[in-house]
Amino acid sequence: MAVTIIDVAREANVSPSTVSRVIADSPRISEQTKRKVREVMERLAYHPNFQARNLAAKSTKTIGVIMAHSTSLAFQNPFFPEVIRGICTSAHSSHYGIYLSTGGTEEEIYQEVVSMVQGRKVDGIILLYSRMSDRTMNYLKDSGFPFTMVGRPYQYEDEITYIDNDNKKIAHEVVDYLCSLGHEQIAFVGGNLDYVVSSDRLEGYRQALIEAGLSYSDAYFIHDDGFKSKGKSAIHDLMKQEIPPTAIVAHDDLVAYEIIRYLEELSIQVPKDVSIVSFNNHALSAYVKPPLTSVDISIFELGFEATNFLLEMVSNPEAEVKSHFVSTALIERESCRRMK
Amino acid sequence: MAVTIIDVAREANVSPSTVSRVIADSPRISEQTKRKVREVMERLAYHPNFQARNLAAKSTKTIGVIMAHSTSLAFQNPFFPEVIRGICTSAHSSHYGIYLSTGGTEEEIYQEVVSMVQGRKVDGIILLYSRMSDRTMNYLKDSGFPFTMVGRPYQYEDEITYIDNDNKKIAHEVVDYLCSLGHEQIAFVGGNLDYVVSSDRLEGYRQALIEAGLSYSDAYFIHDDGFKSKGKSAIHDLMKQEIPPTAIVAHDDLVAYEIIRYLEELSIQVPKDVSIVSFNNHALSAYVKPPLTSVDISIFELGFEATNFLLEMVSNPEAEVKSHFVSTALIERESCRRMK
DNA sequence: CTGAAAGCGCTTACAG
DNA sequence: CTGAAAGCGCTTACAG
Repeated sequence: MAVTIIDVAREANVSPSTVSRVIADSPRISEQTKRKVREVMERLAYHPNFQARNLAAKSTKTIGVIMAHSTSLAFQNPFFPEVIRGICTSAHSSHYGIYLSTGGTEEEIYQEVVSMVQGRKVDGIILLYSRMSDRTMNYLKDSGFPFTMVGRPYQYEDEITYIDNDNKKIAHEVVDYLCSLGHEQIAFVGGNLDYVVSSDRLEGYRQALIEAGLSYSDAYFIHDDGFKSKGKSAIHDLMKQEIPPTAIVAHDDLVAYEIIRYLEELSIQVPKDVSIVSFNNHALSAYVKPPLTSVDISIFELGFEATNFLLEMVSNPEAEVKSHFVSTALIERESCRRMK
Repeated sequence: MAVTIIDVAREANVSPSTVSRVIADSPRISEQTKRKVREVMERLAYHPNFQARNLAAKSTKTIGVIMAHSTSLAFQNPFFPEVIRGICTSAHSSHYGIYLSTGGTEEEIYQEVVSMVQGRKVDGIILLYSRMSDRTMNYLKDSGFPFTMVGRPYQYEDEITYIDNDNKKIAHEVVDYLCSLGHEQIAFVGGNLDYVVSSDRLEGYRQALIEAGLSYSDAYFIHDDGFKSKGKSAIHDLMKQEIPPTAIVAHDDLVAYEIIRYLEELSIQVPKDVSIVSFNNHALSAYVKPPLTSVDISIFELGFEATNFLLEMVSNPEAEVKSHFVSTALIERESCRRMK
């Protein structure tokens, strides 16, 4: 059996309570006793048992990280490693651990979250996505359990602490950028509208068009479903219209790459014939041909700040609800050209 | 306070022991009692407390997943989400959870692993990497704690259960492929040789050259360090030799993309002037220009099988050491050409 | 088939 | 500054 607090206590000639206090570095224990106990802990290679400590202290020092279900965005792309890195960095510096959801379906994830909070498996939860109407989020909100979202919640925006990019604004800026280059026919290839990030970007695109005196047209919008199932013909149809777009905004760099390939098959060149901008600025976007103009969304920050917020809530249940938009930057490369 | 087993027992007019047995679905409890107790659990929305259960049962039903430290390969690229997906799939179906390492440095990771095993935080551990000489691995091996590696261990190969691709073999095959296209000057841009995956691939490349009657030359090898710090000039030097290579094997698709860009700057075209093959077959490799010929390494399987192996070891400590090479496939696209 | 009791390894009022 | 004792919420021999 592993060495316990009792073994240490006996060996150090103190009580278990004292050993416990030394572990917690309580100020009520003399330096001398601490030294003695620590020496024994070292010698016996004592390590506190987490389960016992958590049970007694009613805290787990771990946070639950919930991924969107596997068929969705989060998994395919480089977003995930980078948020995780942000989360780990913050968690580690506060001596918290990370428990990852494993469920593949929405229902499995919901069940996992319920058992995490009811079973006190974690002290708080980070939702790595934000969807239109999400049972898991609603449960969390109603439970009063500390949680934080990476992504603006669709409802209850001022009751939930979250971190996000200002997606409406950056989509707006992207359109403005294209306008400033002289584009007037601007299409949008969107993501899954079930996710708030996608609908926000679409909304920003729409507003920008209107404010620029251009009008929004369904003919210039390809949604996620359509693109996934028949991307090639969708792009084909888009470009074969009477007045084809001269610029395309893509929801994500991965989508942009795919579009570029389809355009090539149609002998349409980027940026000569059509410009393209997208979001997320993947590591590869600089290497691809043409190097992609894309909005960097500070993924690391998103994870890092979401964790900081959560940890605040955990340590102070009275903490007020807050939210923060992480800064972004349009990285100009070579996929857009100026219309003369 | 949350509802406990005691509340359920009282409400159902049975003893706590009985409730506990119903939770475990013990065959020694009558169906009738089970029904009654379950009805009460449902009604009171009872959820077992993990910490208490784990402490009493001496098992955590969670596995620790240890990532390589952040500055290394694992994080940058799409490998990570995909192994995790494999791990989650296996773990979830066995009702295991996942605890992720958060440490950034080698030392932090080592400390985490020690406290995970000594503190009984997890039932088993998966190491997501394999390095030349790794304190963490040595500790795990000596501790007798169940663990599994994604990657062939450098030492103690027949004492450690692991999953990997047959990296020597696939590198060999890639060279054979290039030879079959008529190439005789084949260069290699490798990964960090501290990782076994990189040294295995280099070794396979070397052997294949020798077996093909070509000779290995340092002038055709660029290692990780050199490529990271001055990739551009390294590629420049490589191609400006008296007899430049007609083909390049790259350690990873991301590296291949970068090489292609440097070649372009030198006005060297792929595959017209030089062919390129790489490993890992990222999602993007089909979209890039030129579409990349790459070896698919079944990342999902790697994670999935590593977890299956681990779970076997956890449930049966007498299980014998095993290892398995997950199958791979050379995906031919358009980055290689036949020499006439 | 079911229950009373001990125990898992800690923490934390309470008392001194 | 330190200790004795109760308790965190379960599981599991042991007994019947």
